[in-house]
Amino acid sequence: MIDASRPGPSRAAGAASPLFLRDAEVRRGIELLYFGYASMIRGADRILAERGLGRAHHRALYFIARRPGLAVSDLLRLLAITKQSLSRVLADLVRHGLVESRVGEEDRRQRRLRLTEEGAELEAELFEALRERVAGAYAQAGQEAVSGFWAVLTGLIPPQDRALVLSLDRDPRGRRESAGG
Amino acid sequence: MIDASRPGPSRAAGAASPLFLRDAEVRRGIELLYFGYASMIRGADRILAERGLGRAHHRALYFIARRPGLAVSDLLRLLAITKQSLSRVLADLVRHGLVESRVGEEDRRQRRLRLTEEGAELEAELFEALRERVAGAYAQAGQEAVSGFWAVLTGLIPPQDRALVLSLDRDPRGRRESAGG
DNA sequence: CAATATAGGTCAATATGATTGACGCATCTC
DNA sequence: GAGATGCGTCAATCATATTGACCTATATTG
Repeated sequence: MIDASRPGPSRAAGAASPLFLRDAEVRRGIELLYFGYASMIRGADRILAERGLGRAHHRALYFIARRPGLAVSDLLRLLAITKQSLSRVLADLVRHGLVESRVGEEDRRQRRLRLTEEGAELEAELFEALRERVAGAYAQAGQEAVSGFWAVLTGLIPPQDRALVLSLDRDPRGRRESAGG
Repeated sequence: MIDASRPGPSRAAGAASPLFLRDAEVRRGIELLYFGYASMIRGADRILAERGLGRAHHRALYFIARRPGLAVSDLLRLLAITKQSLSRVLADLVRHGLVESRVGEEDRRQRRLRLTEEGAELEAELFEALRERVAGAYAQAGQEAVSGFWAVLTGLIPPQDRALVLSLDRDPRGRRESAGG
């Protein structure tokens, strides 16, 4: 009977692969990722519930805060959901006065999204809930561990998607919204 | 106006906190965790969709594979969902012939869960999809990075939940189901 | 200018995964 | 026997997502 510690298909049991590639280590990674992610966002969930919002709203708020002035299509790419799903979420956020959309100056088909002052306040509160946990874990684990943490996670993202994720880190003031224009 | 690179509330801008605790580093962690987790499970989602199953079914299968013979209440604790939600998922899995539940030998109120042969095959296929990605990321990042990855994620989990997660690693053959009995 | 492509919004119908709170039954423990 | 526990189930509801078609406004290209 197959059990959880079986060798994977197409791999011999005690083969040459390093210790940290064995099933037990892989399962450990899967589980820590699952529970770690869930733990990280638990606090934010509580804040959202008070306002009648959900995780979908949080994700949109987060990325709009991160890249002010981004277009709807950018957000669709980041969230990897359908237009219809996003559309409801954005409508909620606009109705709550947390997000506003302006016609793009260069391309008037686009709707550039940004947080209102109230939206920025909520996003800050949500971010603070995540920051507490993440900064705590960083401090506990140490800087070198953090580098390893980033390295493994980056490796999990397929190369063709990596640029999109890493691009969030560049140009953090969303200069594009006012640059050339 | 508040933007994404603002200093957090109650912290001075260029204060003494180490570089890796700044907002930029925290945001990087949040984003890598989000996209890394999503990337990891994407492959499994495809396999599940072929069978008309969803992520909820996968999570249940995973933990049943990991701790064969676990009770419904154990699974509830791990998944942190309500009895009603789990009950539908488990009913689906039993109906598909992937999971079977037997009355507990020691405590006949319990239902001990285990995978059928077909369930074990599906779980192995799903695990393989995750394993590929995780082992690839481990290999790319190196053993030391993997330790850091674990350390940070462990730190994200609140101490009172940590034991539960780490307990998955012990007694991996699910000995309890046949030991003493 | 005409044709086509793109950005975005919206329609209707549907699926999945989750919730709350109550209730019943079998079984275990005291 | 009383009470606690493990489990299953009821009904109603919510949040998040899907597909595919269709529309408008605007941009691009021949």
